Amino acid sequence: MKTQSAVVERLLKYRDVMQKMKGLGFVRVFSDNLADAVGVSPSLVRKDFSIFGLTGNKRGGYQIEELIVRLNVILGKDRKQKIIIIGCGKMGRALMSYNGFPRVGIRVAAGFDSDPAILDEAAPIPILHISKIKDFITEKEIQVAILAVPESSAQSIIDSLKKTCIKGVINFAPVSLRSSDNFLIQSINVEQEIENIFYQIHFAEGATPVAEDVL
Amino acid sequence: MKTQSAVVERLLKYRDVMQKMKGLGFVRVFSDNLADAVGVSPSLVRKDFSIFGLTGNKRGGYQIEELIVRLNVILGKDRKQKIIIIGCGKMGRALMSYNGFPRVGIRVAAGFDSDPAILDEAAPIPILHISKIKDFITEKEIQVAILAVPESSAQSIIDSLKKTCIKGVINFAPVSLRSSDNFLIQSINVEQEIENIFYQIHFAEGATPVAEDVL
DNA sequence: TCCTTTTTGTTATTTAATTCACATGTTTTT
DNA sequence: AAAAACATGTGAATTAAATAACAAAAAGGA
Ligand SMILES: NC(=O)c1ccc[n+]([C@@H]2O[C@H](COP(=O)([O-])OP(=O)(O)OC[C@H]3O[C@@H](n4cnc5c(N)ncnc54)[C@H](O)[C@@H]3O)[C@@H](O)[C@H]2O)c1
Ligand SMILES: NC(=O)c1ccc[n+]([C@@H]2O[C@H](COP(=O)([O-])OP(=O)(O)OC[C@H]3O[C@@H](n4cnc5c(N)ncnc54)[C@H](O)[C@@H]3O)[C@@H](O)[C@H]2O)c1
Repeated sequence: MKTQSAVVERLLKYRDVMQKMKGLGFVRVFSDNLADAVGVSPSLVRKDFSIFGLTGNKRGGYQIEELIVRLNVILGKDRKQKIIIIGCGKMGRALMSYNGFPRVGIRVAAGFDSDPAILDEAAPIPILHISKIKDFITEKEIQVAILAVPESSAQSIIDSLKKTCIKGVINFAPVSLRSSDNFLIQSINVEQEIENIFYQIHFAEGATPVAEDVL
Repeated sequence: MKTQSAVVERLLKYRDVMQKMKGLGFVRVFSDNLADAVGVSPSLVRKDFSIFGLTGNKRGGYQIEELIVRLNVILGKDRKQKIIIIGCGKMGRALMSYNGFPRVGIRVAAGFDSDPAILDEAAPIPILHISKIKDFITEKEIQVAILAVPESSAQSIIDSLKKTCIKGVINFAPVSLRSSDNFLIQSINVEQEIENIFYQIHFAEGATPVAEDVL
């Protein structure tokens, strides 16, 4: 039931690169070019394309224009991608005004918070009270939410979202929330990424992580 | 030269879970418990531990207290983890005041920006002009930075950081920056995560991604 | 026209990651 | 004290992912 995230992430990167190439006036691209730009091997690029039935021309590479269109269909960019943001604190507000979303066709329909002091129903992207979230989701048919509430509220909000038509959540709280077949949760844990980097650095400097290194 | 990120990320999660269990008064934990909490199989937990020489007791499971200590050594949490934040716009400022960092022993030493209007040298976590970054990094021996500048500045800042003692960067700009052996870059691309979720949802709803499905 | 070059698309191979399976040491029960 | 119940630790087996290899198609000369 689960389609490989890794392949899809690469498709998104290929498309991104091609979009930029198109902007520079390029018309065709080779698997080598995409491989270099994205940091993978050319054969992986071709295999990824092959999985999704994306084809090019023997020798002439791939037509950028055409490939972007076909990728967009595969990636669902021909539909409107509406999201809501739950928790409009520092992180939530940064996300609400993030210009990277409209740029790729993602529209923030509203923010939600429990603190009455920060509500703003009249703003272009309104901040509504959390009690209105269920009706809003149903009415606007929202399928994806970003969760930017404190750790302590995260699980209970997830539980209530499961009763709505929300099908996927990006979670910024540093808790591990389990996702299931029909309810996807993708957590972004900044502190964990940093700790990981520190580990890699320390290890690269000569620390011995594994016992068998000694043998 | 590259130690598997995936294993380390799981170690970080195991430690996190154990920290919480410890707070609840637990003394020992079984691979099954950690597996459930983190969402992996029990044998993977044991194998991960085995790789790093972490052992428990044949029946009694693992001593939480002791295992956290040993994990912290492996993960380098016995050293101070100082970082800087480059680009103090909406995202950068959210990160500067993020309480999740001190909670796990990460200290933000300073922020840097090119806009004179937002500098604040006197704050507890100062915001300094970008021109001072090289000296600061050298003097304070900073090894890790978070990059939260616009896409257009990201690559040139990376280039200049490579000439300092910075060894790892978390990048929030939606550009693919290539990391090398002695300079790690971990990109966090929120819009890409969202696009991926939309794809997964759409696919789960019955879209046919692969040509061979028809056969 | 035919030969050479180039680049795809796909099959085979290799490498990596995860799960299985079970012998082994520990505790609990009878 | 023996038997039963349990959970670890690790090699073997499996599954998944990435790379390598190459035949076949297209383009550009000679
Ligand atoms: N600030 C950062 O840079 C940063 C970085 C990474 C992760 N995070 C995570 O993102 C989340 C938010 O962080 P923040 O710094 O914006 O915190 P914040 O305290 O600034 O904002 C949290 C917001 O959530 C609201 N809230 C609390 N309970 C709620 C509920 N039940 N329903 C609706 N809204 C509710 C609060 O009113 C507040 O506005 C936290 O889980 C944090 O760990 C933050
Ligand atoms: N805002 C978000 O929620 C969000 C989410 C995901 C990713 N991002 C990414 O994070 C980055 C920052 O986003 P933002 O919303 O905070 O933008 P912003 O415009 O609010 O902040 C950017 C800051 O970088 C500073 N800056 C520009 N060039 C600089 C340079 N050469 N040296 C030092 N500082 C420089 C600017 O003065 C500004 O303060 C962008 O790449 C954006 O795509 C932002």
